[in-house]
Amino acid sequence: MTALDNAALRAATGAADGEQDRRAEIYRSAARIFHRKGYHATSINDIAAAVGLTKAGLYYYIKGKQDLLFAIMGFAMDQLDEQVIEPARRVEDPQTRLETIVARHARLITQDSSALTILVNELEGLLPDDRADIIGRQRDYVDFIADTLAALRDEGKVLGLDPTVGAFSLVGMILWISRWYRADGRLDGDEVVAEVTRMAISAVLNRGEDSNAGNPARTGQPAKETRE
Amino acid sequence: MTALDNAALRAATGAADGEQDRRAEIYRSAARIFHRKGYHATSINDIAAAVGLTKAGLYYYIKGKQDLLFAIMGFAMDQLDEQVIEPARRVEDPQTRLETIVARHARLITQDSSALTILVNELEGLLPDDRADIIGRQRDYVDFIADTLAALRDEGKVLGLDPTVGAFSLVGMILWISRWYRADGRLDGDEVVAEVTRMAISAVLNRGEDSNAGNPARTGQPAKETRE
DNA sequence: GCGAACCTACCGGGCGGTCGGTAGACTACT
DNA sequence: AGTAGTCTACCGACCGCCCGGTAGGTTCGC
Repeated sequence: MTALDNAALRAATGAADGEQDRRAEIYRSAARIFHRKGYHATSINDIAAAVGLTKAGLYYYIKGKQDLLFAIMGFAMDQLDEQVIEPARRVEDPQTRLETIVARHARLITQDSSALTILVNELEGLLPDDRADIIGRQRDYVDFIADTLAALRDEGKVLGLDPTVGAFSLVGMILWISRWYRADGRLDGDEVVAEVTRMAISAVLNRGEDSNAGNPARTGQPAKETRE
Repeated sequence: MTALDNAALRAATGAADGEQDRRAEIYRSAARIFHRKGYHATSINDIAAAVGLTKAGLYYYIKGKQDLLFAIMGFAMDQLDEQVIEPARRVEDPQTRLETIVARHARLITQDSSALTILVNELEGLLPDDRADIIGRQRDYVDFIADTLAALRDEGKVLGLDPTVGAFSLVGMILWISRWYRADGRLDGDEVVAEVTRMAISAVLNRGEDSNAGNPARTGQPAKETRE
């Protein structure tokens, strides 16, 4: 069901199901092109050519352009659920949970931003029902962050910040990474993730005094200093 | 020259130049529609109908779809220059300057996000030369913020934060406002601007009091300045 | 010989853009 | 005062192109 899966799947299953592979490759290619040019500016022919098919050949695998978009967005939301929300849900301390959310989400984007970015930029390309589905899942995510901020407030670690504004602002900061981060640029992904995470925590916490104001406990991933 | 100007202009000049008015109305309508549906999903007919013209009639005022987009983006950049960058440039204290930038930019977005948002979302719709122009001006803006952060670092008010990452993150936070803020929603614009500004400042400043107070250990991480 | 995996050829339609007008206000000459 | 010319602000009809999508094969491994 979750498309765009790893190509190692074929090796594992002994090429039993090449179709799923091909479909995954198509979704991955489409995600990359949608990301680069935008959904409406991308033609079915562009995608077909990118995977070495004709348009008609491509239609053997997909139902239509909008379904393709929805499939990619669904995959992206699955990714967010599995790699950000679920792991974070298992973290009890709100501050550590927030660090986990930001760091994992940011990392996902530095690793491959295509699907995650399409998820937020191409919503109007969907059919109304599909859009409602995706928007609902996105709202759940923002609520999850807002709830975490509310928990921090109850601990006295954050004062006077509206959890909703806080949640949206953090999300904006994270999503924006895909617009400026380049894997071949000056900063490496782990540094960026670490910096953004620190900024995010610092943005919502009280300044100075309170409980463990010192050194935020670093998130799950060891991150940093993979180079030099 | 700067189109999209106030309609009061006609009253002032005694209807001397109705053409500029009409053109301004067209740009404003187009900006709103591009903002809502996206550039590629908007047809020239959509815009023509919105201003009560036929497509051919509209072409009396515009040179083409791409020129229209470029004009709107140019106007948005002018707005940013005049209402954010110039006022902030006159502020000497870096922290106050940063507050000015964030607050003014955020306010611009809560007041009317159309043009400003198109500015960042529809860049690939432009001709290469026009795109280079706009991207250059955007880069100048980010550099301006980054320089302000660097000045704060020199004052010891911010430690170990890469100015570029900091600048981009703040910009992301601000721009994202247009995606979730609704003028008729629970929060009013001024509250949102104030909250976001506080978050932004808190995100980049040291926790605790001054220069070396915080935790030099982990926050240090001078991130291997490959430039400079 | 049969189905999976692809192709060529085509369709209706909407797109950005253009062309040849023309109603009407305003000017110019007689 | 009449009328011919001119210019602004538009419109209906049209153009060529490319889009998403489809019908009806053909190839090829089993």
